[in-house]
Amino acid sequence: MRQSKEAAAESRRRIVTHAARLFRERGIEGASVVDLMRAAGMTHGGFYKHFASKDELVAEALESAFADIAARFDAAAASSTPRDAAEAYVARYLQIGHIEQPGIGCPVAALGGDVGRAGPSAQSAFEKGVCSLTARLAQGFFSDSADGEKKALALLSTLAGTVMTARSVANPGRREAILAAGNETVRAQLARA
Amino acid sequence: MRQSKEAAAESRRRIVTHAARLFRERGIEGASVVDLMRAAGMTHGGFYKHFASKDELVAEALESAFADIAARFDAAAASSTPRDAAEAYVARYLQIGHIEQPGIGCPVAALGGDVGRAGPSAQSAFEKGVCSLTARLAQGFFSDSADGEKKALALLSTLAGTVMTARSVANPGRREAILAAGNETVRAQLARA
DNA sequence: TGTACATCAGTGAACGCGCGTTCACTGATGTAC
DNA sequence: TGTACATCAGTGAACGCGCGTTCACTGATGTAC
Repeated sequence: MRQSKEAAAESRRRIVTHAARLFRERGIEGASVVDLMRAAGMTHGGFYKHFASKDELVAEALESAFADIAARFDAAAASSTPRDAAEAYVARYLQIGHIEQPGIGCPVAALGGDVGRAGPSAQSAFEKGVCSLTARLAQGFFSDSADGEKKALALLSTLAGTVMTARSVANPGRREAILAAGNETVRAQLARA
Repeated sequence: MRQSKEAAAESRRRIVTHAARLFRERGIEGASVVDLMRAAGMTHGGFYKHFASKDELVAEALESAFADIAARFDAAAASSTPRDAAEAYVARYLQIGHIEQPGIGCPVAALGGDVGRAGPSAQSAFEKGVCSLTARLAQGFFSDSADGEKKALALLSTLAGTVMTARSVANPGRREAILAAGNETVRAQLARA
């Protein structure tokens, strides 16, 4: 049965949102079209009414994941300062909750490895997202530095590496040790600003 | 046709070695049993004469990848000093060649994300490998520090995060920027030692 | 040392299954008169 | 404003394909006498 334009657009948005979460939870190849459509409350046949291929959705879901982060970042910056927003972002990044909930966490930590082996459309969307994130970190922490973007890239690499490594081990104590160790590195990176 | 014990053992070793490379190049799910056996110069049917399942090979291939690194590390330490071996390891880690050749590079950077979603046998093997690597980094850089293991965990997280992030973007200039930025973080981490 | 036989590494066809994608169909929505 | 018809979002069966795994078979290796 045909849906109204509004309902169809809402369906599309729902697919992208759930894909952004499931890809981060299960990996790009670990979340199938059937899974994604079921999560969005539909059957798989309708998928190609909205997207030309799974690849197209992957790119859009990555954009959506980074856009969510940027929006929350900007909202926090607007209600306090860019610096406070960046501080809060980093503080949340290195908490155990982020390790345990990849679906609503950083796409770099969750999917950086996958995207390194993915197609050009996914890599392109990902690269834009990395830039949008580092731009905000640079503005928050290194706005008076000539190479603020570079420092922000280093900060993001440290953050993502810490969370990815913590997730790769099962032992809770070692996870905490990796998070604590990463936190010290990050503090030093910020102190140099 | 039956193979001699030595030939069979050699076949097994060949499968593990090629798996250790292909998993790092294509991801754990991206390298199929057919691919792995073909790379080892055999047909897929013989796989289960050597391994109970693909999972079993995954764990063994991860062990092998980390064992290779440990062996090269120890050889370098023996012919110079643990410190020089660790310095050389880090210097190689952050070169563009490492980005371009994941198959012979660090398993943490290549497969950390995959292992975070993998089964317990893979995670267990991976965790042992991470410990063997951080133990060597700690001995090389932080042998006089009480929390040398922690500092080494932070160092490994930074290294792996830098290489993973660099691989996730396609633009060569940005790759170099990420590597250069990561190098500065690492230098600061080592200077604090 | 030579012979007869059991073992088993490796082959290649076959298995069920889930994947991404296609397609005929349904029926409410949107449009033209 | 009411009616007839085209559109198209969503359904569910079906497609070919590659996956991990199984199995009957082959024939050289290893073993027992």
